[in-house]
Amino acid sequence: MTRVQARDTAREILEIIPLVMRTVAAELRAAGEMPAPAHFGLLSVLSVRPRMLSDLASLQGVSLPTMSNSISAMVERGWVRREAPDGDRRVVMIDVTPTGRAALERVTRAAEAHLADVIAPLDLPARRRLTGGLGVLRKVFAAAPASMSRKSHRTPAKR
Amino acid sequence: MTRVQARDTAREILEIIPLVMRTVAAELRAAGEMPAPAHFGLLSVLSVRPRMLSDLASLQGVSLPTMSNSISAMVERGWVRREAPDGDRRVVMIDVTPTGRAALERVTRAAEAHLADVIAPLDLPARRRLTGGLGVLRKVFAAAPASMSRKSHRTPAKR
DNA sequence: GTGATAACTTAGCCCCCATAACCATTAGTT
DNA sequence: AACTAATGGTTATGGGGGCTAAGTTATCAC
Repeated sequence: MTRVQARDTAREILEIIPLVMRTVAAELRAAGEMPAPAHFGLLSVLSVRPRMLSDLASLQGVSLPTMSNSISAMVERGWVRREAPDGDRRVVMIDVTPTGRAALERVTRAAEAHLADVIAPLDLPARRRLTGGLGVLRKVFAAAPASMSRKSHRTPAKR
Repeated sequence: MTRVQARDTAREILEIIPLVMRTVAAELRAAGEMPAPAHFGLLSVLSVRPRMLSDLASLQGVSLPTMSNSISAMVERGWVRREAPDGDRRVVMIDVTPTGRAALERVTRAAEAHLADVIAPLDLPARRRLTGGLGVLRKVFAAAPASMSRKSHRTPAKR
């Protein structure tokens, strides 16, 4: 990949990603009670199974305090619950409440509806390119955080 | 596009885009003095030619107050300048300072370097998918804002 | 018990974004 | 001219997101 290509790709990303973020965030905001994409992602993850706070933080690639605050916000909304597991009393397990599940349902529907509108005009090749590009982004940026700021907070495996 | 596909795409976007945002933001933060992707985009736009504040706001798809504040922040950093044009005395033209250009240079280089690292492992088809997907995102979300939350600010749009 | 570590929380900072309200200037009417 | 929109910006207020640094409590190793 030449310098020029890298530069162009960089500019593309720095231009497009924030735009998408804003658009999606605005949509979620307008479409109901979902304050942020981050919360949506959390609900998605938690709807599969409860997680401890640290795991959530590293899953989302944010710091522990950030996650703690996000969870606090969601607790206040009644979407999740902090629970004390049986074993290690230091950890906090986060679990979705029925209210949270309902919210996730609603927002998923709303996002789906909006994206359907937005994606509808695309022809098949364009959709393929879209999902293909998203896949590449995921692969690339899921691996990236570790190489970034100071020490990697990559999950060092568990016991 | 089936419901299921739309739903999956929605989840993908809501999952990946914020991740990319965080990663890039963290990179910019760590790599120097650039506080935010938003500022980078603004400098890029302004480096082409000066713009009035309203135009910047609609270009970036944010509200006028938001843009006004962003510009204020950048003015304090010495990156841009507010100027009064000759004609209409209501408008404020924003122009890049030499300092701003230098900052843009540096950050572009940093972003380029980082993205090069991140993109390097990709093979050719993957890169093609990436740029292709970005292109689709741009097309889709550049058109979307008008149809969204607020009534279109200045886009004649549709009916 | 003492000390190190791990898992969280709190506090302090900065940034993004939005709406509401306010000011100044210009354009349109009458 | 005089009055009333409408335009372009700024300020105030409020909600989130993110980070580091500095506690707190619980667990583990000696």
